[in-house]
Amino acid sequence: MVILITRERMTKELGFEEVARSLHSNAIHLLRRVRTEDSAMGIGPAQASALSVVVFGGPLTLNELAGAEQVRPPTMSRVVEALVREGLVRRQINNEDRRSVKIFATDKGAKIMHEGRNRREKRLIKLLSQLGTDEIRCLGRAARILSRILVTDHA
Amino acid sequence: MVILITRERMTKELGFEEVARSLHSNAIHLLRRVRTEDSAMGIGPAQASALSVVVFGGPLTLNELAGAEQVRPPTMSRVVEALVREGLVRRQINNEDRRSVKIFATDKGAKIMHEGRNRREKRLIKLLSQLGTDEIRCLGRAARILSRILVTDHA
DNA sequence: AGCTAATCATTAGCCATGCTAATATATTTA
DNA sequence: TAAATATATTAGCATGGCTAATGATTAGCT
Repeated sequence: MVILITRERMTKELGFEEVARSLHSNAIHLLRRVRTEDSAMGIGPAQASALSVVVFGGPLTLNELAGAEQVRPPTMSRVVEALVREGLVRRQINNEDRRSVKIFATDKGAKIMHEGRNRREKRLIKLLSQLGTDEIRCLGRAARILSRILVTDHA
Repeated sequence: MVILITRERMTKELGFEEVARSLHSNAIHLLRRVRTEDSAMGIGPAQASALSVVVFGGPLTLNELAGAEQVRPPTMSRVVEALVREGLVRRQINNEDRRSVKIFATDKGAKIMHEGRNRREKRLIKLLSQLGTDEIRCLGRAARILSRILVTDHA
């Protein structure tokens, strides 16, 4: 087969395409799996994701939060509005720059996020528990590699 | 630190959590990256994803398509409606069961989907091209492992 | 100092996409 | 044949993306 004959020479070029396609597909399916657990928190996905950043990433301004979630400020403003209404975060004017607001998680917000994260992770952990130590190590390394290039490049 | 002291003994348990968390985060960020290319097709993400299934997965009924995309039939009905309006798919009554409709990709739909997939993959490939052969191999193996455990749809 | 420009957040209003409930039509089953 | 079931659509609601415009504050320039 062509693939076998040329694999060595083309590992880089062809491997990229195949890996890219596969990663994309895997990302879609993985998120579908955990989405169920998000909705069990009683809030939408955008709220869940933003709350996660606030809870685990400390207080930050609206612009920073929008940047972290890769959405525009007006979008995040509305998401935060909903979270405030539900008592999961609170806004506080930033006294170092009174144009901006710092967003803090409330105890309630932190609580449901930790529970949600646990449920989500349990779901994934159950999936991963089919694997051997060696395979887990491989996934762990892959995850670190992905983190590195996904965090850096912001094209 | 506790982690260092117990790492060896707890590789399996702790590794799972860490890997699960990291994979989840990576999946989110990876999809955000490629979403840009979807919108370059001039259609939304749900339309892009549905069109992809129709183009690469042959003609299928609305219910089948909704199932493949994990959304409810009314949601998919509206997505298809939009795709029809834009001339990317066509509906045709299924003569073997006249309650149902088969959805076919048009030439235009197939064309923009192939182009879109190329753009999407180029985006990922560009990201991956920062990596060494060894790292690509690792991601490739990880992708295969994930595919294996994600395909079996045990909700 | 004071005026202008830039920045941060919000509001308003658009569109896409998720859902459930209700409906029309066709098929299956009792 | 009549009733039940299945397929798709329509209607209506909520969430979450965007741009444009506004208000408030800060930074910068002369």
